[in-house]
Amino acid sequence: MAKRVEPRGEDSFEAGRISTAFESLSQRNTKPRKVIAEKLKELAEERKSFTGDDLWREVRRKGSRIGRATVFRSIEQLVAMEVLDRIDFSDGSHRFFVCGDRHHHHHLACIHCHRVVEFEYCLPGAVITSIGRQERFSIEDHALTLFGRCEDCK
Amino acid sequence: MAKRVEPRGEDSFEAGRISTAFESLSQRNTKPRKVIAEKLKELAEERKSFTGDDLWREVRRKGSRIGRATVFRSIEQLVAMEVLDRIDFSDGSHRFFVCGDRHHHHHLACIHCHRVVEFEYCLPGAVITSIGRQERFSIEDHALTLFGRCEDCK
DNA sequence: ATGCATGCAAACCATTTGCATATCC
DNA sequence: GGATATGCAAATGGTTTGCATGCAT
Repeated sequence: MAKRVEPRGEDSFEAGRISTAFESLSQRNTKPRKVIAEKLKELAEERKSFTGDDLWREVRRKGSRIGRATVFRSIEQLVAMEVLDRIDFSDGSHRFFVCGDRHHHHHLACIHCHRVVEFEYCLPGAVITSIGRQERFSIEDHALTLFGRCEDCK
Repeated sequence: MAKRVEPRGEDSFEAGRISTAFESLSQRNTKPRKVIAEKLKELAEERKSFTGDDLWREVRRKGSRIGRATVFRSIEQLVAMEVLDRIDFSDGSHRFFVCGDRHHHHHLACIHCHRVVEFEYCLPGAVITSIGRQERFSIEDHALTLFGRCEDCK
């Protein structure tokens, strides 16, 4: 399993964003948060998604005596801030990943290595309103995810 | 919360399908399965989605001494047979519902009462292959769900 | 010093599993 | 009668909570 890294830009596309997110969470810049932010930067560059437990384990391996709760609490906050996004797989499992794109987008996930990439395409607005009208729903949100195999996993 | 029923056809669109599904599961036509099938028919007509526990409770209320495991085992089997489908909400919860449409389709769910309806629209094949090619993924599946409020819950 | 953030362990919740027993054909 | 399905209760897995303590500001 080649762990080929595909950096998203010259200097890791999200370099500042994650720590900035943590900063804006509060005025406290703690050691656990630094460690988590660092690990997330790595994962972002690899485009790897992870479970809460994955992240905890990885961060633990880095030495820190960080608790599970801290990791889960961080994830929750970062998801709320839209720094992390969550993807649901059809087998019922779900994972998180660093979401680089500030504007509306959807995801394409590798069912084998769990790499996640973003794409711009979205349903035509006319389609959405039309479906809503037909079913007499007011549409407020939507989710679109493609599943497949990435280059390395084909 | 008006529980207005919108039957999907003259004689409950899925009348036969659920029991047929159970029949084809095996040669055993047991009492618990009959009770579950009956409850599912009701839920199908109301287009209501439910959690595993919901279904267990409902079926229990009907008198039977049915166990949780039996209900969950039935759900698992019916999902595998595509009689039930599963929908993931953005808050991380998920529910099941009787899926009436045999051919490819997607779902529109009410975020308030959890009613689920199906619609035919799907992404143009060209779009899917184009995204796949661009990201170098081979696309195998996709999920599209719209969220909103149904007529009664607006 | 003050209070937010943390670690730990226990609690939680939905679901799954093991197993002896009941039930269908 | 024999296999399959069931009920129960215990186990599980992933996540959350309570709380005393630690650490950043």
